[in-house]
Amino acid sequence: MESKDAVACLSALAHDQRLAIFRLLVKAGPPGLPAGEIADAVCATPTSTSFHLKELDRAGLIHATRSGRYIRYAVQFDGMRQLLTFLMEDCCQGQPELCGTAVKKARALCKSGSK
Amino acid sequence: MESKDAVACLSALAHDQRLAIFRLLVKAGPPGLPAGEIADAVCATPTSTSFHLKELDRAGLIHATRSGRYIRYAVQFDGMRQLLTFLMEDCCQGQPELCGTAVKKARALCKSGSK
DNA sequence: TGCATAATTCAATATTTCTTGTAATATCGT
DNA sequence: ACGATATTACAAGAAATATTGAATTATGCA
Repeated sequence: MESKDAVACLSALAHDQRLAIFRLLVKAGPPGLPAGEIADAVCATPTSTSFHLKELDRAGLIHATRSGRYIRYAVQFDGMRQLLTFLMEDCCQGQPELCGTAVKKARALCKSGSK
Repeated sequence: MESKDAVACLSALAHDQRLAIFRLLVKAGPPGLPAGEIADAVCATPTSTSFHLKELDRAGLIHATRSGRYIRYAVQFDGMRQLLTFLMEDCCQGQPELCGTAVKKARALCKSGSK
């Protein structure tokens, strides 16, 4: 991942409503959710939700698939993985001991599967 | 960390020059670098660099300390740790198997202490 | 004190991003 | 084919961010 891709991802996540959408989709998992349900969940208009979904999609953090009349959105885990890896790379560069806590903690969270 | 704090961090990092500054400071480690050197390194004017440094500072990702005539900036590792933890929380929520790869990979990078 | 250096603050402009409402497209059920 | 639903696309105005240059503050040194 290059700097400009990372900036695109970070910009996409750097918005209250989009971060909420993203977290919602992470919780929803692979099957994702239709745009309408997402709009309801974050209390936003269809137009505005559609705009934000497109932003997240452009950044490669989510993807859309049509299912009948609905368009379902789901997290693109690979995009997120790349972003985290990019940030971790920076974090650890040269002095792993400094970020050790962060990574260990994150890993613990992951294993327990909850917050 | 709350959503608004995460948005502040993500916004701060979501800018080419600021991301470059941040990475530079991560490499520089705890002693950090004076604002002037940072400006030179990213080829930016003092004014613009100062503006961006303030943004990163406000988000809690770096901090400033005066050292004589110079003002040194260094990464605030705790701020970064909180952001990563916040993102990981989301990532793992309910289905640890999905982000396992990301975390394992990040950890490997960390252990080897290189890119 | 007075001058030079390091960095910030301020104010105006330019640029980007967000929001809102309206119109358009696609699909389903009858 | 027609009407209803789900969603996106477009356009205009509003709001937030970024850039620039000039002025200001703080420090060190002679």
